[in-house]
Amino acid sequence: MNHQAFSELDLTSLLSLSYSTLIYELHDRLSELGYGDIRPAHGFMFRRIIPNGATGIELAEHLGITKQAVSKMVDYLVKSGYVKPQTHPTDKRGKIIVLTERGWSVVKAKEEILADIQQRWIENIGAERMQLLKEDLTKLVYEANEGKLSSKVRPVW
Amino acid sequence: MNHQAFSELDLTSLLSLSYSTLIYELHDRLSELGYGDIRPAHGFMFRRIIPNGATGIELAEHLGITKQAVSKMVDYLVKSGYVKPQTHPTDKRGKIIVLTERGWSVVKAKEEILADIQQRWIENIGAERMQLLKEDLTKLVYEANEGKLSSKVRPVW
DNA sequence: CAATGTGGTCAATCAAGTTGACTATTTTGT
DNA sequence: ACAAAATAGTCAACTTGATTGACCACATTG
Repeated sequence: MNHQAFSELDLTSLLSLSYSTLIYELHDRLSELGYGDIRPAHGFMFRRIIPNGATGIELAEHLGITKQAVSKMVDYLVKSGYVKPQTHPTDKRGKIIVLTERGWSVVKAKEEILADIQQRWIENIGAERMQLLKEDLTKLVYEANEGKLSSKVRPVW
Repeated sequence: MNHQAFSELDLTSLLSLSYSTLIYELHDRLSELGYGDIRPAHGFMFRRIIPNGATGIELAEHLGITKQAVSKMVDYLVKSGYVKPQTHPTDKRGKIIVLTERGWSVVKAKEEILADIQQRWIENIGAERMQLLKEDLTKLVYEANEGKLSSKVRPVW
């Protein structure tokens, strides 16, 4: 696999590969730190639970998946010790999902690893180009999802 | 969902969202053209089958999945009329997967749609910035996968 | 030409999602 | 005030795209 081979990749492949490359290294390193039971799909759920917890419905909307799917994911994360349910203060039907101490520790580890990878990327392409890259991607995502983000556009770590 | 909300997204989220945004529009439009039975996972398989066909093992290596998974995908694509098996010229065990006419037509449709989306993106951020974006992503993907691309780094359309 | 390797299939399982039916509460309209 | 409708969540069965393990037929190699 040489550099030339990559030059032929179109934008879709580039986005896909850069994303999966990042995710793969992240989860590899999380595994080494003892967080092997966290999978990519769990990441954006954590982002919504921080900082004050969230209900199942809120998580479902945020992730663009059904509440049943959220329910299963939450079950798994409770069993693995990353989150715990709290009784809802005003609604007896509802429950609020919050991070446990282990949950917070994996979020912290994730942030450190991502900062590290991003630093390596900056050393590779330069800080200015990295800034441009982020700006452009932000613009593209924003324009493409004008007023209707969420459903089906399901980000993961 | 306002622009400010996106500004807080980290690189991982940006890559994930720009990718899924692209894929989602692509498959939406393929559906409208009558290719609703093609799913994102099939895309990179087509890229390897073009132009001269490929064996199951070659596809498995290219996609970084097992030969059993390839076998199932091929079954589905044969049933849907996008590819067909040809007998291997020298190895009686093997078979070569090639595109049918319908296979070629969906590949062509895919390319037109992607070109169209990319054109819109260029109008949005400018041709120079698009060039930089591609260069930088190419660089990042290349550096990160130095000599070990493929397994687990599984690109799709 | 026997032993080993390789291309492919079958079957069972898993992960992450879906739809549909249901219960228990809460909110709303008259 | 209270019946009707909406909402939060669960249970169960199914789907898609993957996995592992066992196996068969053919190819390659000492």
